[in-house]
Amino acid sequence: MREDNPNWFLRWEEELPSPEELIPISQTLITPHLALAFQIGSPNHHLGSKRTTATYHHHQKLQPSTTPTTPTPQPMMMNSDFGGGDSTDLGSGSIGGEPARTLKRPRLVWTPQLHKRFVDAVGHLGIKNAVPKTIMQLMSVEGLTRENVASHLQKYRLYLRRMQGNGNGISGGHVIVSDSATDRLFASSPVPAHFLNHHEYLMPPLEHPYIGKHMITQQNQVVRNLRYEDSEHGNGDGGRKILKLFPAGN
DNA sequence: ATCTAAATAT
DNA sequence: CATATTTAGA
Repeated sequence: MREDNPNWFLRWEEELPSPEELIPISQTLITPHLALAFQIGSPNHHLGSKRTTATYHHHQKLQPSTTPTTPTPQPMMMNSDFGGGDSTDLGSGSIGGEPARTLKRPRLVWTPQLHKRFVDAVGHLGIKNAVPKTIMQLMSVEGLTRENVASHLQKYRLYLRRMQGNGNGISGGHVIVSDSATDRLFASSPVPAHFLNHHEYLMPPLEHPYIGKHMITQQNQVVRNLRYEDSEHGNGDGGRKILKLFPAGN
């Protein structure tokens, strides 16, 4: 069953914790692999950026409740050996001694579930609150970083712009403009209303909207290799950017 | 500080 | 090549 149920967000409203309650992010019983979760120091602490790809502490506190019915989706990392009951050594980092300070965080995979949570968070925050940090906090997914969310938000906005720019026909029409795996992932969750209502928010204020890697013209022609090209306007502001289109065969 | 867009990396 | 991460500008 899909979540085209008009009440899908009402359910979420009940489940989600009040904003005051979801400040502390941490979780225990996350087993060694999920111990990669770090970077979850107290929000008020202003330490030097521990964002370096090193020094992973395994802070393990327990996040009280906040997951009544919906299990908090664990971020799926690649290259990690889940499922195996064996105590897989975390890479080569011996936990007892010095943390291998050259550990790199595994690549995050945005599963449909994780994306759904992302969209739900965005849906509940206003358009002005839907920023990476806030989204991340609302999602309250262990191990998820602000950078992860920012990156995903970037892609998501591009997706929305693309949809908006082409007046795609999800509603009845058969004007499919894109069919990538990402688009299907994004299409799997309904788009929050604020993004649909505030078209101008998503679009760049000046010049042509950024289309992406390809677009379909009004003549229904596929145009690829879209590029920005600097062009001086002679006077006034020197060097505005305009969008130039290069047809596929060129 | 942190959001966003662009540049790298996987 | 697509997708995620990292860097740079605002």
